Amino acid sequence: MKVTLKDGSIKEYSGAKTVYEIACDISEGLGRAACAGEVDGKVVDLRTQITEDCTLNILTANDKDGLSTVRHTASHVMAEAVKRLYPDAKLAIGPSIENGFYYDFQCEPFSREDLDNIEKEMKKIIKEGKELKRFTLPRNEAIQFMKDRNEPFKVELIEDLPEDAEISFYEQGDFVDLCAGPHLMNTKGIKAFKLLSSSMAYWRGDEHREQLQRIYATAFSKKDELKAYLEHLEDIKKRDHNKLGREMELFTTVDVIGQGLPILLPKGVKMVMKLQRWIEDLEDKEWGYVRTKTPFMAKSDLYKISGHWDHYKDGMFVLGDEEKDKEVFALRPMTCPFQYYAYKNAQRSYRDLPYRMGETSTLFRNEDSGEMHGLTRVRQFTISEGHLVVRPDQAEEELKGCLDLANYCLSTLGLQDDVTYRLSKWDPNNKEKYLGDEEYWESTQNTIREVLKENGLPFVEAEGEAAFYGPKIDIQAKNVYGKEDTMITIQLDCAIAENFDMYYIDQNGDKIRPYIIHRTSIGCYERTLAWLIEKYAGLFPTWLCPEQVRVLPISEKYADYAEKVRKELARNDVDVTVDNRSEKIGFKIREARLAKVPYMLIVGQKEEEEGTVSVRSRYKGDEGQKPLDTFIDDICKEIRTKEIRKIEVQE
RNA sequence: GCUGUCUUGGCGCAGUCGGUAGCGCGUCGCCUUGGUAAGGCGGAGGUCGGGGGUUCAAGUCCCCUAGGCAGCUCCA
Repeated sequence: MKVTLKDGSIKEYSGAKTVYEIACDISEGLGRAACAGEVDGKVVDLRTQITEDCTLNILTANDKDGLSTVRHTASHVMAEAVKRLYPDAKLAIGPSIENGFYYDFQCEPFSREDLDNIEKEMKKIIKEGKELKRFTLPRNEAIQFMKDRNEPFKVELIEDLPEDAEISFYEQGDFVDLCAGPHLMNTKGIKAFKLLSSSMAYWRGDEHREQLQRIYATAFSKKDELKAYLEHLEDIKKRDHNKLGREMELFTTVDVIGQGLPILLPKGVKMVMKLQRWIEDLEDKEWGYVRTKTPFMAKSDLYKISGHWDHYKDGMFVLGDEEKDKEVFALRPMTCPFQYYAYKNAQRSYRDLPYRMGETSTLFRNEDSGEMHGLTRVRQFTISEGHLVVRPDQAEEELKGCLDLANYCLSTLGLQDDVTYRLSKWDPNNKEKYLGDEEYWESTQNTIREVLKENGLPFVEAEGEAAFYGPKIDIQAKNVYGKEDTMITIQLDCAIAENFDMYYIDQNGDKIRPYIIHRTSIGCYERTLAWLIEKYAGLFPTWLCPEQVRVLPISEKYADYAEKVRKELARNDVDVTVDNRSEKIGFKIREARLAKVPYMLIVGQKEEEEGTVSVRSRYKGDEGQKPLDTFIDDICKEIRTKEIRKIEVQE
């Protein structure tokens, strides 16, 4: 038989060979490093016999599938260790995931101490060098096999497989697990692993089913890779906006105020103000928006018309009791219906459309208590909200305009490379959650799809992610831990205008229903701030910094000159402070650095006499003396152009 | 909402077998007026998230509650 290798070369063998044997034949080192094989595109065990012509790729831990083979085997070792220490624990599932693996057990919760013990037991198992072997059973026998071993979850899994299926198992000594594989040949192939945490998970992700204990862990092929990964975990913790944002005094939370209700502190407010002014001016002056200011609450009647009362009541803060009170109010969870009435204030002609309304809008959403997180999931937030009332023939172009605006905002903030685009569709198996019929959803989704295609950027399609009234373009970003959130959303709504009897008068004098585009340009400010904190690790572009310049007089003798410098800068709209404390210059520099201030201006005798400042930037370190005017020109330009300067010195 | 876990001066943390709290940073005062990442000395400040219980005695054990964190679920 002929085996075609990855590099195109061909090996010929007379009889059957295992993948492992072929790997060893190619090179001894490759044999040692091999984790699995890829035969005609399918990942298989190293023990798999090759009997026919095929293409073969030997996978090592440097390959994605090779590394997940290591991790998957490690998850079996972990399961065995748990069974040894806690024989009553029931096995659920244990896959490899993006950065490691986990296994779910039904048992008592694990403490950190338990995890350490399990780790020790795993080391023993690895040292024992157990062979992993695959075998199969017919479905009925497989069910009985797992019943005998008293593993109800495994029985359930097998019962869900087709009647005629051959069920695959892997055994390592006494430990046997239901598993499709592939696996390493021997537990010794696991060189570096670490149990990271434990948590609760539901069987099959269903909150009505059994509660399981999940252990998260990771494994790598080399110890230094594991070490690097653990260091990376530490490092991203430092960028975590929920930690860094508090350290930098951008926001805080207070127990008695409540969950999901952060206080933005002066520095955080400064940043949000800068973003907000920028966005409002941008929409107003360059993108043809008009601005509204609408109430924070309304009678329940409004939400009944909009459909929110039926579709979203649990998510709203309702003021008053429907049975007792004549009028029940609710804090607004969105701005839509308010802006609709701004549109309806006058009769609109087809010439008036598109009518683009923007509002810096504070919203209230009653999230479940466990959902809150830092600035990214809160109960009150402020969004760069907007609704475009458009003629049907304008929908596509206006959607495109919204997408362009969003992309412009993202690239200005340097975030354009960190997002993914998603076409959020309805769930046809859950029709009652949505307005409109199949035809409505097909056509609106097609419109959005066309816009995304024209945009030229890759996107994914996701069922069940639409708003109840229409499909969306969601611009997604991941936080430092890899968790994805929607940053920006642009939604097409051809249904709600009916409920509010919105119309425009066309050329023939007929009343026509417009389409509505719900959109945001930069998302909600709290979430965007969180994103910026994590993206820049607090070292924001200068224009966004709450403190852009700190003047550091060498001694108190130069306080007057420092004040003069401060005033000059402030007059030019630079956010500047003076550090007048009687500390040494080295100390002040250190503190300004830690405060992540982009520019320090050191002023002493020389500077005062010459009318200069000594610039120390976080970008280049000591930049030497400059005339004050020159520095002001430079920084004003940097701020005006929203430049993202590269940091060249080591932080 | 579910499960686990944590909650000690402004912040970050120590507090072993239960016996009435320590450290660093910060803060305040004094000395120092110093050129590019921490000058020196001294002082103030907490009753241990809140409530209840066990005990002669609780930060330390138990229960309830609020909040933080992780995961799950959810996210118009």
